[in-house]
Amino acid sequence: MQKPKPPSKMFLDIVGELKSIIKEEGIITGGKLPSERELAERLQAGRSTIREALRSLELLGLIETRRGEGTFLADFKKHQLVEVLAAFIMQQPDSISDVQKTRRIHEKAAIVSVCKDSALHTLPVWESLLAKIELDGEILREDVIREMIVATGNRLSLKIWFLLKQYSKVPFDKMTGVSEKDIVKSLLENLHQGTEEKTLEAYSEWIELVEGERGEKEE
Amino acid sequence: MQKPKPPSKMFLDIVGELKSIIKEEGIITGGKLPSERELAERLQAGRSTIREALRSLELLGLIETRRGEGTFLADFKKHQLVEVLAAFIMQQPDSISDVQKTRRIHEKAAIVSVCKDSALHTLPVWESLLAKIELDGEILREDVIREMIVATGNRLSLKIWFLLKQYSKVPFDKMTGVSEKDIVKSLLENLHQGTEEKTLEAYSEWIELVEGERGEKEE
DNA sequence: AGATAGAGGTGGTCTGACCACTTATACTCA
DNA sequence: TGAGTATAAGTGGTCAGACCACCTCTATCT
Repeated sequence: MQKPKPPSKMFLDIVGELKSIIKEEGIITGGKLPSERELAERLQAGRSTIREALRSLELLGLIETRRGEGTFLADFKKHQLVEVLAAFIMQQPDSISDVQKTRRIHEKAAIVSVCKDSALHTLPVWESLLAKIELDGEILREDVIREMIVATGNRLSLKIWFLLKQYSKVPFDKMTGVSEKDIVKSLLENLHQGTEEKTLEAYSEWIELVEGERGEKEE
Repeated sequence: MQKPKPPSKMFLDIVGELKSIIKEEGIITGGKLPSERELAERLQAGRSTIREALRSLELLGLIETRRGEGTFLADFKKHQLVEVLAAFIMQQPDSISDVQKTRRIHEKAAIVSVCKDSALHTLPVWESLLAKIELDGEILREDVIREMIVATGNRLSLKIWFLLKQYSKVPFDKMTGVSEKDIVKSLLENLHQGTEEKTLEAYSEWIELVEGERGEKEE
């Protein structure tokens, strides 16, 4: 019962193989991958198939290709996929809400984590943010959240959050009215004090405000 | 100063073109896209180039291809990109502890979510699990957690958790002693009652037990 | 009418061939 | 000798054609 070609998705196998090669050869960020022709021979596949796998990874922003030079393991900063996804996906309400919920899971967890650790909630960064709001208000919504997750030291959570943030085209730009500033100020003050309950309260208020803000013009 | 081929990323243009075609032709979820050969002719490109763009979109879970039938616009429920991203993100072993922490973030969030919704914590599945433990005890640790996340209905969180579970080589096998069974029983009972505090308490106990179990032989 | 064999369309893959570009090498000439 | 320049090799980018395996529909045969 030998099946020469059981499923169809061979290029997915290639993606897996590539992962192995990267791991085995210890290719680091910015390092060079074997050439397409070499990969084709090594993996017993045509160059087209190799390329299909590579293009996928490129769109994900995982690799970077430079003509005449080669293929390189990229840093997760370009995230080209976000644009494409945003363009394609924004019609699926189910998924969108999942993305938002999941994002908030990470945000709330960060708040709790910071509040529970006195070494974290006494960080000077909160006062610094507070001061900026008081002065010119030139501060982005995502800055506040990001700093909280950064403070937890969980880089994986930060990465996931970063991805989710970009998916959910939430208005992560500058803060709008006075009421929002007050809420964020309350959030930061309570965070600084480590009063978990009130911080989460302020966070919930904030979420409702931002969500309501965009809910009026859409749908 | 005419540049016949200014950039290199032609397949990215194809991705954009595809978006336009989908929009203009009003192709809905599950609908059929033009064949590769037709697209090649229409977009003045080789079939290989078309395929590279299509494979990218397939990896993102945006389209679905079926041999002998055609290419179809998929719904955004697969989240295939998560697997690939995770596989590569994990490549950089930030630290196992990050993975564990993040996994627990999702688990705790699920507990809270279930407890806060009476329609969720009154689900019969909790009693069912409880009964199984009482009888033969042939129940996996991950079953309990998984059911909780499933109950929340957040499929993205479930997917992420599943990935994290695989990476954090935690003993997710059968439960060990009597004490563990008691803890899980307490967890399920409180979950069923919707008593958030006590459920989280039981969860923390559980975590400590399991962590301590493996902490003796490692590090 | 039903079952069957065929043709056509589709994605999956491979091969070979160019092109454009980068890099490294070897060569030439002052 | 040294600097500059031609050349070659290697790389990704693209295309064309050819098979294969699979699905569907149709026309034919019983």
